[in-house]
Amino acid sequence: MVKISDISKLCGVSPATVSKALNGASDISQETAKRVRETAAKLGYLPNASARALKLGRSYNIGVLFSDTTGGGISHEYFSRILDSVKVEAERLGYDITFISKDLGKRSMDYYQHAKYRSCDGVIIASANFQDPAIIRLATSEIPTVTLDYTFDSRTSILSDNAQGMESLVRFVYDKGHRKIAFLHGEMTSVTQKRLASFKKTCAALGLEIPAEFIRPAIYHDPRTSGLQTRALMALSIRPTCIIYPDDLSFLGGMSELERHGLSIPDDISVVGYDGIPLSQVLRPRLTTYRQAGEKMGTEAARLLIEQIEQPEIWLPQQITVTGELLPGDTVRSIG
Amino acid sequence: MVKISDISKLCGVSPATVSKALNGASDISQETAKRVRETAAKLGYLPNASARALKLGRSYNIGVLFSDTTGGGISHEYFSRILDSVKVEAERLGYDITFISKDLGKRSMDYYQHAKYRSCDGVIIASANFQDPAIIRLATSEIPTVTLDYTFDSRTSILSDNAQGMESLVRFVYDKGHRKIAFLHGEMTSVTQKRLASFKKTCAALGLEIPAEFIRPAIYHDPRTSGLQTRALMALSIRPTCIIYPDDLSFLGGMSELERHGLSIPDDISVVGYDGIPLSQVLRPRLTTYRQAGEKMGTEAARLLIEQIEQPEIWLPQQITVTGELLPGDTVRSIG
DNA sequence: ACGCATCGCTTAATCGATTAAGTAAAGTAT
DNA sequence: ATACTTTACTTAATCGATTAAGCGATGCGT
Repeated sequence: MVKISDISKLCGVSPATVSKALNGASDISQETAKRVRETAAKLGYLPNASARALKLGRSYNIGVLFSDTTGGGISHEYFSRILDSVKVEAERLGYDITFISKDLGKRSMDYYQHAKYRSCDGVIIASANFQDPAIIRLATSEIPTVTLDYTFDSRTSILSDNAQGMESLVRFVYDKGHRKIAFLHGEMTSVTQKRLASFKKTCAALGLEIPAEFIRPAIYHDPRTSGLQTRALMALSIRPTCIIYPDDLSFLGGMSELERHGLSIPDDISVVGYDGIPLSQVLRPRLTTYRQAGEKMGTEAARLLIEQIEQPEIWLPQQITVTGELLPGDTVRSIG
Repeated sequence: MVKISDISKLCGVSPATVSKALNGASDISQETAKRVRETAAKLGYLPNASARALKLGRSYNIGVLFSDTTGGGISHEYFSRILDSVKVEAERLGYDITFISKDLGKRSMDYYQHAKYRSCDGVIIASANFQDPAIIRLATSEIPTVTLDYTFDSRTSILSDNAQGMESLVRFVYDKGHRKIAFLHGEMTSVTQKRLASFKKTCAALGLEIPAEFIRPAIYHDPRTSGLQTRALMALSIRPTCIIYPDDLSFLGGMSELERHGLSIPDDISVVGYDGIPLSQVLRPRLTTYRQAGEKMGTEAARLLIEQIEQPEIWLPQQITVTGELLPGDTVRSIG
């Protein structure tokens, strides 16, 4: 690899001059700077990232954390969209991304240590158990962090607008005439709490009394559980006319269960998903769902993290709420 | 951060001794080594990856390349499964992974330069246009590489067994009595060529004459195009009794088109997918498809790449073919 | 013409870890 | 007792880039 000293020899100046010329320092003459730049380009010079990181204490590398425990958060469409947009935006701003995990080979370390080890300039925490002490340690450390869908004190976070999303779904369904609305919710994370609170609040605002047995726990992205809960709903003496699923994939579990009962969507029962994965719009009937703006969240996360890294003096913690959009689909029937 | 010199002071030895003790050099006494290790553990010492990389010329970091051009290869389930398993295996062996792309911020570079810049010890090329000169440069450079679903001369590659996959699907369909089998194929990559060749060969071996208009081009993961081609198939005077789609998602585009024609699956027409994404097994009827063993491919890719990095002297290029499994599903009807 | 600032460059230290070469002390052989 | 090994360290150079400090040479003001 070409290094600074190669350029310096060819140009007849010291390595220091080359470094300064390439970094646009002020005490280098126009001509020298030009000559150095041209020589560097001719030789195909690229700085050695490790040497820079060592000297500067800055790696131009940001960590991305997808918790191991959720088992491949990456493969969920929502998260892969986030990851992809984080990657694009980070690269646009000159940063690479590296995955942060617990344990690296024989070395056992926590997330904080891993980030330090790789001298990450910052970390985006995308999908994690925010109660995990290792996550808390990282998010309360001196390393700049941005969390997605969760807020730590005095930290920047990007939030999908779960309250608005749920409210718009409930209102959409209500406007179609539905009054008996069931809600299968995911595990009790902060996201779920927001959706559940918004569900209850919106129903109350609309004057709906939702029986307790219409609100049932399921598991995100688990069609089996939502299938079971769908069956439970169908066994009630008073059935809901519309079911809100925790997410689009869970709906699919429910769908097969509904078919088994000989119910067709939306004629016999209306359904609503959450996430707006591409698939949901390819299915017939198109699923009524709320599309979270994953790309925008990823882009914002990367942008704000890098802003914090590069201008710590003007940085202030922010909570950005990103609004998605309701995809009307065809799975909610107009009734009564 | 704790560094070697901190430990050396506490232990009353030189930094060199500490380094050697931690790396298990032979010229360190048992007691000193123990004392050093204990002090290191107590202080929570972690080596500085940049300093190590600079000195050793090894970064314990491998690049993963998902071509930008395909537009978020990451978000396809098959690739995210590969990525996830690469990550897991690489971490198990003590390596981090970083995404490799063209252009980083203002610096414009090709993949090879990017990998050099980050001093990646090796690169896994997962989803890319293998005709791209930048990809070819990387794959023919001195950097160890492993490619997925494509083979470069004298290089290691991991191949999904497309021939076997297609053959098993055709035979499965044939055994159910189908003789008029249509095949929508994806863009003409080497993968597609293998599937197409296998399709033709298997049909020939079974004595089937497939009319040219039964073999039609579509686009991977694009339900719209497969919908159009499905319509074209339905407009033929002699219709196929079974359609093999380029992938599971494309099938969904076909599905809605078939429904529009009032055809139900599998009673009126049989269909087959490819990939075996989880969704395909949640749908009712369950899709008959071929599940590519993405996890195994990713694991093998990481393992072989790291083997090549760590033991270049015993390394020989290999082409590993990973076989998936046919998921019988319920979308192929027994006929005749 | 003398002092002083400015410009443009070089020198040398530094980031943290590794390792070849060197060395002091103890052990072994003759 | 002398010469040679072996053991267990230390010294110092090195990886490549950055940057504070230094230093001649020129320009400027009075």
